[in-house]
Amino acid sequence: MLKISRITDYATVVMAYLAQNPVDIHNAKDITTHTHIALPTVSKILKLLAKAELLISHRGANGGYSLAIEPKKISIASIIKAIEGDVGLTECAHTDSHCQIEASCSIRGNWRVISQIVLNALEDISLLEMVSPMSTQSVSVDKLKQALSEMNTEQQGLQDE
Amino acid sequence: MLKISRITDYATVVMAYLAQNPVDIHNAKDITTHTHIALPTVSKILKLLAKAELLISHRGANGGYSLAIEPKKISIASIIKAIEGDVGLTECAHTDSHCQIEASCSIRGNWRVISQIVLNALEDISLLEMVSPMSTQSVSVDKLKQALSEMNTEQQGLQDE
DNA sequence: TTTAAATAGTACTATTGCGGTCCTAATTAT
DNA sequence: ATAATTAGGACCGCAATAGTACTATTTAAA
Repeated sequence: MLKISRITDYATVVMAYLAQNPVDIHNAKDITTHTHIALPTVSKILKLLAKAELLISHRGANGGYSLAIEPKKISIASIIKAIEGDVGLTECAHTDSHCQIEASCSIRGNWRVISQIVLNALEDISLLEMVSPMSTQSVSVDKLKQALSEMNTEQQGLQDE
Repeated sequence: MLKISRITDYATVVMAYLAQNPVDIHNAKDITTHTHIALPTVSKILKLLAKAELLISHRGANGGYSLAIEPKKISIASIIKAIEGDVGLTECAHTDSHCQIEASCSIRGNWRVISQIVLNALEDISLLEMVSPMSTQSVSVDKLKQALSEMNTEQQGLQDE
């Protein structure tokens, strides 16, 4: 477990397909044919992606969807967020919801930090890298290192709350 | 979303509590009192953690559970694994199960890499760090960098499959 | 030796979430 | 006008999960 939802998984497949022709407009039927994901499901996913402004929708006849920005600038994290909303490993990591054990729970803040770390890893992977066979070198260690140190600074403030 | 399960979340709370007195034996009732997690749930969690050899169980009167190894050597990843089994972000990332779109899915391998990255981040955080107020410096960038480069080597082989 | 206090193991239920489908508008090219 | 699309919901059924309960086993202590 620790899974992303199936729909999110499919969303990355759809995005990957669109990224192959970043300029073209594809309608839902076309995408179904090429990805082998059921039409209603594809349709649902496309709506969510459009709402999150990762795709531009073209209504009416000859309509369809096209990428809103270049594949290089679309992170895996942004796709996950588009489908699943805000990401946090635990309930309290991303909302102010109060779980029952809250009072005695000493590790809230830490889960937030961990969620951030995971999220940063995901922010750091672009759709472009996802389409091309990913030799792990493309996940630049330097980029990750930088992202992490940036996060440290941010979190410093967070701890002070 | 992208959540660990509630039980897993609780498991970290339980482990964190035990880590406060790494030598002592605590029974389920005691842990319930201090964590405010329902007794049957605590009991269930403890059994799973013991099965995964993160805890040692002491049966009979005056029995209970104690940490099997020192908090420093227990990773968050190991706790998650104890409760949820093998971790992978997508279905195909950790099993050989065949999803319907497999044939046209070009991104299988990449999800595996990403899962690895997330897992590494989680392996790198110890229970000890979880108990102490976590300033993100404690998540050593160097350690992460090293873990990542080790992973690169492993994955190199994986890609060749 | 008996009793009480624990864990081990397993089975069960209820509920929530999610995947997936479908229907009715609104929009737009031809 | 018409046909092809997306927009936006509503809806259902299954599966996974949380949480509970029950019985057997083990062990300390009276």
